[in-house]
Amino acid sequence: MDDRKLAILRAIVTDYVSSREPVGSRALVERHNLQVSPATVRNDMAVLEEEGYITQPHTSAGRIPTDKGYRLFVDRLAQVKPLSAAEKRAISTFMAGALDLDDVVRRTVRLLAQLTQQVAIVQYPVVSRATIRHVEVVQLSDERALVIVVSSSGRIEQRLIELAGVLENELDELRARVNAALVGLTAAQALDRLGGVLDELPPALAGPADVVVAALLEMMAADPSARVMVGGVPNLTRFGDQFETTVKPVLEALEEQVVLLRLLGEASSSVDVTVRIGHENPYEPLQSTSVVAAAYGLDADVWATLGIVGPTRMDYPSTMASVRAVARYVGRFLAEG
Amino acid sequence: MDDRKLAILRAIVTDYVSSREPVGSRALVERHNLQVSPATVRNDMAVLEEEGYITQPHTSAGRIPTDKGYRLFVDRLAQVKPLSAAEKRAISTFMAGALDLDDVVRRTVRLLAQLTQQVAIVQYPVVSRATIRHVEVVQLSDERALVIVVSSSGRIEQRLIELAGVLENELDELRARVNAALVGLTAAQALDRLGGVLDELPPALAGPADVVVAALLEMMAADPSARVMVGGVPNLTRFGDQFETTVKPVLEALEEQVVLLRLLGEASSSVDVTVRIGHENPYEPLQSTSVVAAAYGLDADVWATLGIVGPTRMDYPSTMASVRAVARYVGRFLAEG
DNA sequence: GCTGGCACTCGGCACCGCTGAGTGCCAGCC
DNA sequence: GGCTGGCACTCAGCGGTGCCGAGTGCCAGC
Repeated sequence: MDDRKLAILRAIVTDYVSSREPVGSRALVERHNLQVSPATVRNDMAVLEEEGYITQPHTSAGRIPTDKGYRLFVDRLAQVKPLSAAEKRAISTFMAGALDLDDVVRRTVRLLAQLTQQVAIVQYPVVSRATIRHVEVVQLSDERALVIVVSSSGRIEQRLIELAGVLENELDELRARVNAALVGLTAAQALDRLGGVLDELPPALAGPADVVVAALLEMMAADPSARVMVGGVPNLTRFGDQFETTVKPVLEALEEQVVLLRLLGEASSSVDVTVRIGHENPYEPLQSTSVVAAAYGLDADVWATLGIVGPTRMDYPSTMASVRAVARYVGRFLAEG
Repeated sequence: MDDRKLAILRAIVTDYVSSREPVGSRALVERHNLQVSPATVRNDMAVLEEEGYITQPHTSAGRIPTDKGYRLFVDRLAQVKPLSAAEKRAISTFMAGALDLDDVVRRTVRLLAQLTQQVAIVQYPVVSRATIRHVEVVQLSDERALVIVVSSSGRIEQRLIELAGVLENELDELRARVNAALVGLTAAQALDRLGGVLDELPPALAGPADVVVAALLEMMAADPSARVMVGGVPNLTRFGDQFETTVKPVLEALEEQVVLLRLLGEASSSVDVTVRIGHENPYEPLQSTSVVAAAYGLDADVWATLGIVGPTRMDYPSTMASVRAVARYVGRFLAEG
């Protein structure tokens, strides 16, 4: 692939992203000093089109990038755009004063949506090495109780259970024993250990313990990061006109936690920013969108993933820079507190 | 106001809601057997227009209801539509198997959105008579701890605090004292009591206790119902075309918890369903929408509010029926468990 | 007070032709 | 061989025109 053709492709992508209109050969040579005539550019464009990087919406219109074109742009042509001072400031002031884990996630979503002007998705963080700090069983009414697990990362899991006719002191003992057995373990270790706890209990406690342990097993087995928060939905306006065809499927996808988790999940393996463009996306209704995601955490210890969803026609360099910056900052923020 | 004119207004509203198109005099006499000629209907329509109940988008078009017209319809003309058997079944199966309070709210939002085909908003329930069941302080790292309050309604409040250099047994004592002082009290009572707790503590605990009590004060004072969950956003497609002008402001409003709380809050005084139509709405960007809301709870004990937002052109009778039914059901469900 | 008849209005639609942006191709030049 | 200017061609978009039909207001008559 010719240097000049690459330069032309880059110019087409940047122009189209900023103008939202197909770009023609003349506009191209005028706005970027390509040092060749429009005719030459046309020849190159014909080749680029043949190879599938750009396409014409209709004859007598300029060219727009295809998904393949954006892919090449992202992989080889995009120049890293450093964040502006204002953006850096925004990041640090935005997160200051977070009240709890929920609040951190909420602020992160807002921040990301504001920086990128896209729809932001943030997965709740989970520290796989986090250990259980405390297990609490609270009787709410004659029939119901609440099992609560607090982990060293500050995460709280709760589960409502049916628990009838248990004496106060029995509950105290059960609580003490469960705590003694589980505190300091990771979720995975606790999962192994829980069976043993049941065997060691005095028979009087067997009934209630069964229920409590069953709830704990469920809680330990459930992936605690299997939740996401979404924000910046009004930014979907950037998709332009076709509401019914383009925006509706996106809105529907955004309500499906499972879909969003899969979307982010695929990015979480890589430490750096991952970009999925249009059809590269495994989820069909989102194939007219691009997803930019990044894992966050401290060094090799990945906690979760965050990212944005937007039109394929987006400013990849700055979006990628923002996502990367927010991911890094949140990782550090959560580590330091 | 004439009986026939009322019948005509009712016919206009129902036809317009189902067809989305201005309705003319001829269509009116054909579809509803009004026993008069189109000319007569036209005369009545002219009067209705003069009085502000209906309007013409342009000359030579049919009439559409104004906000005032919808208001009259809702107040005097709407016949209560009983829920279908399928809808009733949906309500009870939807809620079965809820795991915790969050899950109840999540399911309620889904249910409401599905039944009404509108955007659903549900405020987290709060039982003012709920009492504190347990207070927990968990040290997460050398510098940070988590204060957790569990209430008898199953609600959990958490707060991250800075807490350095506290010994394990000091924390145990602090925890015990706080629990002894607060368990069994309502949030309001706890607020009064907290000052006293501080005074009774041994001086060694004063430092950490200050921080913990400050967090508790904040948590007790904060309105725990000041959170809402939103769902069914894809139903905004029902607004029809004008995306930029109509849908965007709604999307923006939906991200503002404060706005939503105010929106629901105004309905919470009344026990029955409240309807705000178009300009009746205090929040300007939502003045092209209608809000149908209802408080939920057990009898006189109101816990919170839920409702839907949709275009003024909505099927009020069935929407109101659905909102009322869901509110009643959720109230009972939460009471019984 | 209701009704049929009639003139009037006007949005929507199809049709038309023009314009201009943009292309592909080709012959000629460096 | 690659670049360039020139030229014919295509076609979306736009404004203008004319027609159709839905719907209205008004009026005279029952």
